[in-house]
Amino acid sequence: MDYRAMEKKWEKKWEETKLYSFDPNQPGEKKYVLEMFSYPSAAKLHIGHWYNYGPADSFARFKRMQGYNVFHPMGFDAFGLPAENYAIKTGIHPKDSTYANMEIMEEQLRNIGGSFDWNHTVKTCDPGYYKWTQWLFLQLYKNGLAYRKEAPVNWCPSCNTVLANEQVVDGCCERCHTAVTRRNLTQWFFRITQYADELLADLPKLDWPERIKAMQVNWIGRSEGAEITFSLENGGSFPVFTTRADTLFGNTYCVLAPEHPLVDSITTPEQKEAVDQYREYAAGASDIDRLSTAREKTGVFTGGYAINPINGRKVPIWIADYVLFSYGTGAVMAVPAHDERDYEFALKYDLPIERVVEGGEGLPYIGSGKLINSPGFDGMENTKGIGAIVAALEEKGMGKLKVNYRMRDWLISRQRYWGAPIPMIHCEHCGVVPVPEDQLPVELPYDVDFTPDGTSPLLKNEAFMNVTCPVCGQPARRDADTMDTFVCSSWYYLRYPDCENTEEAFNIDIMDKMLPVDMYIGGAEHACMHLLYARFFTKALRDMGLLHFDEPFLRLVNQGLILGPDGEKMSKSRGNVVSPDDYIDQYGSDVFRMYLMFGFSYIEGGAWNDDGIKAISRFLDRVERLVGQVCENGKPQGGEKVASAAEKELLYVLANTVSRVTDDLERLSFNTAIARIMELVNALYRYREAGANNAAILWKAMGDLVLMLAPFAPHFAEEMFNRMGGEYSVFQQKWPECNEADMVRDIVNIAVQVNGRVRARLDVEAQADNKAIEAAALADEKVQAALEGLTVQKVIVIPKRLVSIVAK
RNA sequence: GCCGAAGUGGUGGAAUUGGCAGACGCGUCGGACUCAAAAUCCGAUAUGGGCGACCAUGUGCGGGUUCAAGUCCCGCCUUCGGCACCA
Repeated sequence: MDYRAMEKKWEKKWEETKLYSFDPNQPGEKKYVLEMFSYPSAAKLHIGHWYNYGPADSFARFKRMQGYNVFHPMGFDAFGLPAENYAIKTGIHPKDSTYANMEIMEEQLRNIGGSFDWNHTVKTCDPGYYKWTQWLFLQLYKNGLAYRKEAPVNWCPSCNTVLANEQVVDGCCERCHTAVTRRNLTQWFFRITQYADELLADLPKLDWPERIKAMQVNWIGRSEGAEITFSLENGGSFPVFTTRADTLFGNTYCVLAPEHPLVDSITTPEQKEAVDQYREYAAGASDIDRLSTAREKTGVFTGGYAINPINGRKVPIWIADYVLFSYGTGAVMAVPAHDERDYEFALKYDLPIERVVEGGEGLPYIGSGKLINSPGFDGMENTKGIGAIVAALEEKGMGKLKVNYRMRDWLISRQRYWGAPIPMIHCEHCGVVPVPEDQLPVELPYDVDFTPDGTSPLLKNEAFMNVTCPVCGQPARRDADTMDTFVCSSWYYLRYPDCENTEEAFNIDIMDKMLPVDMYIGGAEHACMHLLYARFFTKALRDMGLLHFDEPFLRLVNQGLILGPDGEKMSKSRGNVVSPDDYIDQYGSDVFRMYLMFGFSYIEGGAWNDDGIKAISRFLDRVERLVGQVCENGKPQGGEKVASAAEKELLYVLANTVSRVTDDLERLSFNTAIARIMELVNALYRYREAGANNAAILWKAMGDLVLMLAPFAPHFAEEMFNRMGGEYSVFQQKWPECNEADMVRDIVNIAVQVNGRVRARLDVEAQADNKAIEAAALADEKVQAALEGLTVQKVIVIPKRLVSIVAK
């Protein structure tokens, strides 16, 4: 068969008949099956796309055939750096290349055989979409969840933009791997930390991979401790955060982050030069240096002193870059006896070390024990000491229990061109003013010089920048930055069902009907970015009354990664990239998809190897031959009866196959589902080989076979269904049901073990009760031989499987 | 260092709640068809021993629980992924 021609034929027919267009009023429970949308950085789909979208599409088709009203949309995450970098290199405008890529990709996605409804799609770079991204920004702003502040931020000198914390990997830009530096800039942030607790608390509710949940827990980094106020000698005070308030008596010095605003005022004239030098040094260090645990701790004394609130002791204040300004309060109380970092620092700079917890062999000791050298608290278990000491401080207003998070607010400004403009206006008189909603979208101008120079490209477009202030009417300037593309992707799943809406981002009634997403499939690399941001958006929008649910994605599955043949991640530089195209030309897209689903465990992935691809091709050929045979033999006349053992056996295999394939698809175990179908085909061959030819049974089995094949090889199944005289389309057929009665064999083979070792096999009637089975087992010759000289202690019968005899 | 996942034949990978380990493929070997090859069809294939029905050993390593452990418990080893000076 000419697979390519056959596939094209059905793709055309599906298109013409709008087979996949979604109608919310169709019967059947709604099922929102979603794959992470694709980024159109290149026109061609790579194996990773196929591996994500092919199997996910099979799942959607399966659910559709089961009678669900499946909503299965696809779109494009179209803004972003690669298109812009490509433009800088080639001179082709990001808009032109992106739209051209999307067109080709859409065609290729049809080619996969994807059952996507292209009437429900989004392109995040369409003004009709980003108008609402901007609108959502304004809603966050109005609700105090978007704010601007100056802060030291991650700067990628190669991409010429700031990055969110989540986009910095090992101190490098996650995109280009350039070492990230820090800059003090005024930027927009989303207050995701306000939802830290809920983002953490709701995780157990989700049917997500444990791995991803663990990563989010880790990332959110909830830490229970206390905030304790240290006053300064000459007035003023500063809070520190600590998880070890119990060790407060062992505090011998304090450390501020070099960026801490208090540093200037507490530094004495004698120390000023050293402090200034150190701050310069700290600012110059890249994150890579600064974050390294192996790095030796450094710092300088400021000359200032703080008062320990529990005992009034005067302790020196140092600055050191092992204290991070962005975590906690940017200041710590150092207890060198009970903290490794403080200990190392104290040794180096010869600061006093005082033990206040008993236990351990040497110092530092971080374990638990009784408090000592802590007047008023001595002898108390240190775990209780935390509460007691904080309570004592609380009376004086010098301390309280506090929860801190590792997660920071989400920095969303980007000094790049190809993104959604931030809908804000800067007015000399009125300050920062939101663009009125009726003036949205703030359109991204086409004609912009986006050669990177460290400033926002939009800054150079005067026509864009100059506006009148919506409050006072005087000349003002637009915000020149664009939003992180993760903002665009934080809400696209809400837009799909209502993507034509020009009045609102999404209609709440439609949301009530269609959301949340029932099944979300995509790569694990988004664990702490997209998946966290989308959850934050959902919760924030819910609190604004725009949604009625708490979580966007009820079930999440991460497909594995297909590696190069060498077992390494595919990359151009390694030269181990495998392109799907040649395989598809040779075998067709069904075979390719099905091989991906058969040759790997979906969750695991693995190194590419095409040994098995011929097997799938051969398998479909076998099915085609069978279809030819049964068609030739003619349809059943009626009146055929199940008589022979071969017929019963075939029905048994069929019933089991239906049952297993259904279960396997439910849990996305595609490889075993396909193996099951292969077994059915083997059974059909055996049946034919034996000369049997009961048309009723053959047509029943073949009919179910084609239906079960439909999710995996949609074009092929449509063709076979058609050849067998089925009325278009196979996807409007009902998923086969398992005939329970056929699943029982008349005779069951049971293993008999004596003391854990199989000694005999027994053919037993399926209906036989335990006692009969037990008696038969004990009467067996081989069992009796094995029991010679032993006394039977216990007999355990597991019906239809095993008899276990214990004897001494 | 902390958190998470995994380790099964020559090979990709199977094994619902502990219940006949290695399904289904690939590869290899043998057979049928053929003048021959390809394609197709049938059969064998964990390891060691035996002509054989069979026996013994086997799921990273060492212990344990159980009639029964790839699966559960304790202690390790290795690989991969994530976090990492977070006070």
